[in-house]
Amino acid sequence: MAGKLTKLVDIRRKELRQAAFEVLQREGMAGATLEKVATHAGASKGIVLHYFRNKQELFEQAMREANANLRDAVAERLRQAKTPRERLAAIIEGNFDERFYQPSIAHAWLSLCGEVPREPQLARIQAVIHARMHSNLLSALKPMLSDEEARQTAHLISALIDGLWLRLGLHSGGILRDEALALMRDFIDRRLPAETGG
Amino acid sequence: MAGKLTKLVDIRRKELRQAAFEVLQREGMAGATLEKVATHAGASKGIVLHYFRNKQELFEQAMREANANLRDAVAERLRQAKTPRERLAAIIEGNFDERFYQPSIAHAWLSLCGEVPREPQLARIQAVIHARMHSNLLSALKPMLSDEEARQTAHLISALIDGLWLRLGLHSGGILRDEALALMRDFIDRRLPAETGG
DNA sequence: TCAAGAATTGTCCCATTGGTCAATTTACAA
DNA sequence: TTGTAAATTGACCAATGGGACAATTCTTGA
Repeated sequence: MAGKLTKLVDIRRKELRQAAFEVLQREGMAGATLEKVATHAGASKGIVLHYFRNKQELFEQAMREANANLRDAVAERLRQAKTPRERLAAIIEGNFDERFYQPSIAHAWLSLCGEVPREPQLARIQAVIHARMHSNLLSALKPMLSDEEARQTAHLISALIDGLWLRLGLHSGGILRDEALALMRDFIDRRLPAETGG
Repeated sequence: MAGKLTKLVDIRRKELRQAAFEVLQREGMAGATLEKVATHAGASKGIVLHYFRNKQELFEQAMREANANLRDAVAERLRQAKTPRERLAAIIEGNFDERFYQPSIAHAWLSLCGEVPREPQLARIQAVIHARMHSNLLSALKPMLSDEEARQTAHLISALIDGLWLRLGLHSGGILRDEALALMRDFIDRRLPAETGG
């Protein structure tokens, strides 16, 4: 860490975002009251509204943070990837990182998604997430496929990832990480040109 | 129609399920109050609780009905399908039936999904939906692929369908029917053995 | 040591909502 | 026509939750 110590404001905000997201996992958006978030964070309700303008803003930021985790999981792997194929694998494996690809997190994510149509802020975040995913995929696929094929494949992959996350949230005890990854690899292997030995 | 006229109870119940689902499209689960449902159906709140034990039961049945529509859309097409390939097309096209594959319906569906982790009744309905989908897909794929390949392909297809529906709900102005179907066809063509001319 | 600002708490208020119930209206069979 | 059961309404209740705010405690720099 270079420079200043972390300001208390930032600490509290982070704690509360985290608490909000964890309550969301258990209770869903409707059940995630400010009171519960405060209690879960070990504080009083007043504190929550001291650090966040209102409930909306709190959960908006909780969503931002949760997404940032996934984004970093991808970025981390992407940094070590050399070939397009490796970049593709990085994107996919990042999206199924074992730290995050878990039912409870999928529950929270699902609750957030349910609000997207009526909360422009959440919609914007979603749009950013999808745009980044698409752009990442395209940059990995372009060297391997024609433009049109790359575009289609990118759409298929991201829909597939979303679909598998959705099922993780819905069908408790359904498809878990290993099987999801196996499905993704299976899909990709059939879509990419044969690998040239090295 | 053979036999009795439709009982008033059944008419009202249907009207209210329908109204509930339509309010759900606009307002989401939290915003879909009994009052709004009643008003939308042109009745008073009391009526709703006269025909349904409580809010839970109302929306549970609304979900059942909405799903039945999609199920019928598939069944209808399935009835006219002769070959396995046609059966597969029937399943897919049914799931993107233009009457139902629409953003507002996807919104409602998404709201319901957000509640699934905390409402066993909804979870059961989801489980049935998925089971039927999987079974339909398997019966179409088994004649064309090995058991293991059929299983994987079925999982991929259903995840893909879910993912595309999810995006329809989230990303307003995103992938619409035609493109979704094109993606699905593209996916399938690459996975099935070449079609024997006829 | 002390003043000033930040952090934190607990209380209060108002709107909303699911659900109950008695009263009223409507439909229908005898 | 009339009496009974069903349909429908509207008033009411208790609980809840988001948010405002004044009061209190804690930090910190001079």
